[in-house]
Amino acid sequence: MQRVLEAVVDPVRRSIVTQLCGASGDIACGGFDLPVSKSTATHHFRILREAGLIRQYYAGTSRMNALRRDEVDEVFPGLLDAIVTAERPTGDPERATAG
Amino acid sequence: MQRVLEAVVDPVRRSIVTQLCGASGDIACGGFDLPVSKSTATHHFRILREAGLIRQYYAGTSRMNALRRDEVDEVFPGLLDAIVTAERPTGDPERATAG
DNA sequence: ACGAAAGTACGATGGCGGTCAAACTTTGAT
DNA sequence: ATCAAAGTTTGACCGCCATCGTACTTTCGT
Repeated sequence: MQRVLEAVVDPVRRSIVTQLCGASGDIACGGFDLPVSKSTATHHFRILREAGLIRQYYAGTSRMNALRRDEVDEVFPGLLDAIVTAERPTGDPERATAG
Repeated sequence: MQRVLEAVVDPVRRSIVTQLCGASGDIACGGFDLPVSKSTATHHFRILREAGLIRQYYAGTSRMNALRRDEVDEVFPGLLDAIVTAERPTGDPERATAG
């Protein structure tokens, strides 16, 4: 729980989660659009993995990242959905309820 | 969004939210069981208030705290519920879905 | 008016986490 | 074998946040 919240509180890591949600499949570490260096990205992937939010596996020289959506939804229903919704670059979250 | 996550990532603040959820009504600042000093508690109440998680109002010399449950649920459905469930001191969160 | 109780404001401090660069490992292609 | 690409590891650094104590304000009771 504490781990999960500490994971998603960082904007870079939330961006990773959001990009995984919006993609059709898994994404390699280098396939993300992140404003940090490679070593910092590695750090973030580690945090996400240890928090149980993503799963990682090798595909040649690339390390693929898969969102563990179903498992997270089971423990924290609504959390991922709320994050992804609020992170949408285009759209007005404040007007979402006002229509 | 960022504010809300930064608010609930702190264990002391999550404890405040949990105690508010478990109580029948509002609670004064001094009515909480917190492992920090009075000034630190004030700091936490401020963070929670600015994040929109609680509402504060005066009652004599006491400042009452009210959880804005409905409003938070509307923007982040499932978030408060997931937090309170996972924070229960007695009980097995992992068995919550299987039990 | 006086004192006590409840919070707040402020300044200082310590530790943790995000960040980077450089060196290293592993895999794949020529 | 050799080189390139993709990540990892390590060490160092810096800023921010939680924390505290003290002083202050406000409200209530006598």
